[in-house]
Amino acid sequence: MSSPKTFQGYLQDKGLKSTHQRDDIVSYFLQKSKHFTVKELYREVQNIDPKIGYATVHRTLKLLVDAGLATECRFSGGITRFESVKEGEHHDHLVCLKCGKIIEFENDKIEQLQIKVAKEHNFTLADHKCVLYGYCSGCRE
Amino acid sequence: MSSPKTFQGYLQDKGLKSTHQRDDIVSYFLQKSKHFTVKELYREVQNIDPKIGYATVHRTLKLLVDAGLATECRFSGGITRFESVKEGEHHDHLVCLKCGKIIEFENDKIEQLQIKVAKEHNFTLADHKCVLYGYCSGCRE
DNA sequence: TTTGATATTGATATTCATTATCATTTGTTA
DNA sequence: TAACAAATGATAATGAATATCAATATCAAA
Repeated sequence: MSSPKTFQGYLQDKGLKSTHQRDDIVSYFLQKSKHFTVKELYREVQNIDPKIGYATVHRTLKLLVDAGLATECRFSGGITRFESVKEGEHHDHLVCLKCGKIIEFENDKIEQLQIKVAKEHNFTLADHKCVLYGYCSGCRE
Repeated sequence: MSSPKTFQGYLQDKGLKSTHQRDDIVSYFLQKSKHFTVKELYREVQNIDPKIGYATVHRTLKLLVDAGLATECRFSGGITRFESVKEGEHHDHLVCLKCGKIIEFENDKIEQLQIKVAKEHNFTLADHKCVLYGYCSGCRE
């Protein structure tokens, strides 16, 4: 819930331990800027250390979310994807319904309007997700 | 995928059959304007006809989506909710993270900006979902 | 260092929503 | 009404997310 800058800082704040599994998973995840499913990250991390278990990958991703270093995205099909978050940054997504391509976009005007809408309904805004579904130039019929 | 005005019309267009189960489920669903999970609708429809099965409720909701008379919403927790759609109308949602209250809102400016964003990225927009998470006036700490 | 309390790991089991299967029943058309 | 195709409902299968638990690793304090 807090937002320290590093995963190590988060572990310390929470009294959690630093392990080589966590280090491997986190550094690989943060280095690649991809929208990982647990399974995808698990498979790729296997190349670094084949002994790392699926559950550990899943748990570590949850820790990253709690640390404010990742967010969960559910675009369609009920599969959760995790993406890394840069300090103070927010973006939304365009998703191609055919090829699955994911494009990130930022739009301050939309953000401002969302804040306004929340205010009008007497809501304290905590988070917001905006997903546009469509067809990319390559997949258009 | 097409958008006829009635469920009966949809069934005819698709060569599907009209059954009393479908009638019961659809008329109950459309009459209540709620964000139903399959389980919730199943339980409530049991009061009308206890013989209706879970699978039929699920299948009928999927038909309603295909008919353009309902949409699926996934707010959090991986549970799919279905809500009825009025002709030519679109709205987005404000969700309270504490009590789960769901408020619908419409904002043309946001819609217009979304269309613009899609165009800028050379996307043909098919659908869009915007969810604001926060705390309603009653749940604010 | 070594110890000991405590957290973590990894294999596996469990949960739960969604979807598929299939024998039986029902609706529709000729 | 008969014949065929589709729908139903019970149940099984699927698959992602989470829980369990014995074995192991981490880290602060002695």
